Amino acid sequence: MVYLLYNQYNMFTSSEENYLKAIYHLGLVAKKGVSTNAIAKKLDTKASSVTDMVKKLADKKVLIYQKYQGVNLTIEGKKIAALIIRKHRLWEVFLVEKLNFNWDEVHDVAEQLEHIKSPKLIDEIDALLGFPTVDPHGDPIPDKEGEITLRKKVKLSTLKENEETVLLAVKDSSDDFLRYLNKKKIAIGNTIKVIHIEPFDHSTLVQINDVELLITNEVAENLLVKESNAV
Amino acid sequence: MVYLLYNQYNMFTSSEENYLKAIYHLGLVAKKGVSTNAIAKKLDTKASSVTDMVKKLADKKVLIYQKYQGVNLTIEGKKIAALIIRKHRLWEVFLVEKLNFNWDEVHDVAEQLEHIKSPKLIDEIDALLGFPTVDPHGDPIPDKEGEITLRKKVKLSTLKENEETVLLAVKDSSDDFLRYLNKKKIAIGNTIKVIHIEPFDHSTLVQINDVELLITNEVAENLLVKESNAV
DNA sequence: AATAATTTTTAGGCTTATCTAAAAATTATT
DNA sequence: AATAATTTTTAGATAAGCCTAAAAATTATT
Repeated sequence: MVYLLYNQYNMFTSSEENYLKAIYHLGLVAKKGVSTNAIAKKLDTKASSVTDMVKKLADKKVLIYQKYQGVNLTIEGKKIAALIIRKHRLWEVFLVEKLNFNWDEVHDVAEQLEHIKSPKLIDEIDALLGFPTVDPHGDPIPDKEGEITLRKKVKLSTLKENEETVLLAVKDSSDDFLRYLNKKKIAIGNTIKVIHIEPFDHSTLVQINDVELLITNEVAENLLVKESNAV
Repeated sequence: MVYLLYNQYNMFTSSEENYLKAIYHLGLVAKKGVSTNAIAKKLDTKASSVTDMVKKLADKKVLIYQKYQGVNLTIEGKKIAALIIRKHRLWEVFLVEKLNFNWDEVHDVAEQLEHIKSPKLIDEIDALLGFPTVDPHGDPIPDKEGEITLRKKVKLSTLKENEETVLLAVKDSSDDFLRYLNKKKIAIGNTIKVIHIEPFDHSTLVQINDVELLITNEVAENLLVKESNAV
């Protein structure tokens, strides 16, 4: 394969890429355009800075911007954002699988690595890892065209007693939560069976990796699992 | 091991790091201070830009600058530069050994990766590679303290007939030369025996990997090998 | 619907890293 | 040693990405 030519997606600065990524994430849950303030909050910057950048990105045809109406990524913009997320998530898998990082340590480094420009590099990392489809948090990895295959996920708290499932992802990715999961040896892909749900506080006794464990409802709310699998 | 604290070496921009690296390389062969023009040429920038940056780096105590007298790195500056070079060379080994890059493809990517800030990342890459001491071009990899162990190297052209040696490094790292070596299947670590030297043009018949090969004197001038090993 | 609160934009500045053009210092040449 | 050539520095500009403060537009509340 030949990688001599830089493609059209290589002409964005790290800052521009961070905006695209933020807008992409916000756009997934927004009903209308993504607001200036929402972007500012996500990127920990000022609304006025966002307005500036958003105008620049509109000039580059990666998003549609109308004063006071928020922004929407174009098809092009969505693809570029998805490919940055692809790189981020592949690097996360690499750090955990090959370099002994814990999944609560990967984010800051992946945040830097995602901006490295080299199609061959990320393709080879992908191959080295065996073409993974989810990152260490269970989030899907977009393919080379930027397409994401979504798996139906439900909160563990929606399951009933005796149902068995597989942990697909976590809702909350805070360091505190990830460290809790580490300590309890809970990882993506683990089989989870609901043994008993306490009606009073909805605390739940589960079996994970053949070990029984009592988790609070708050934890059960943040574990995303494969849709029911009654036994 | 704990990596929570950022150390004193994390406070340089990519641009500053590039200057330090360039000055370090130029300083190895300079008798006096490294000149503004030499730095400008190496970094493909203007002398006036160099003056600006050099003042800033002097303020940060990583080099000594006196108007019109060129610059010299401080102990501190040398260490920082060596650690950037360490990262660059470890990434090069990684790209070649783990990601199927050819040694003429690694430079641009390593140039980006060397600026990633994460002590754990580079330590783990180092371990994954088995703590290599030389990069794919045979250049030594500084240790974690920035110390370089130099091996005595001589040009292949200085050997006499029947002498046997090992290829340690290449003098010229141009794409053309590296591709020539690739094509001829010549790599760092290969055993080389001088079979015959033609007195007229100093072209040399050598045996590399049990294959006889005729190389020009220009090639022999650019292959750096272990000091004589008469047979 | 008018006013208040909030959001967003504009206007003007700042910093980093670059540039050009001109001035100053050093080095080379006659 | 004086002059010419080269190198280096200074002065002033520019672009990217950010900021504050004030103005304008939108949204919420009475």
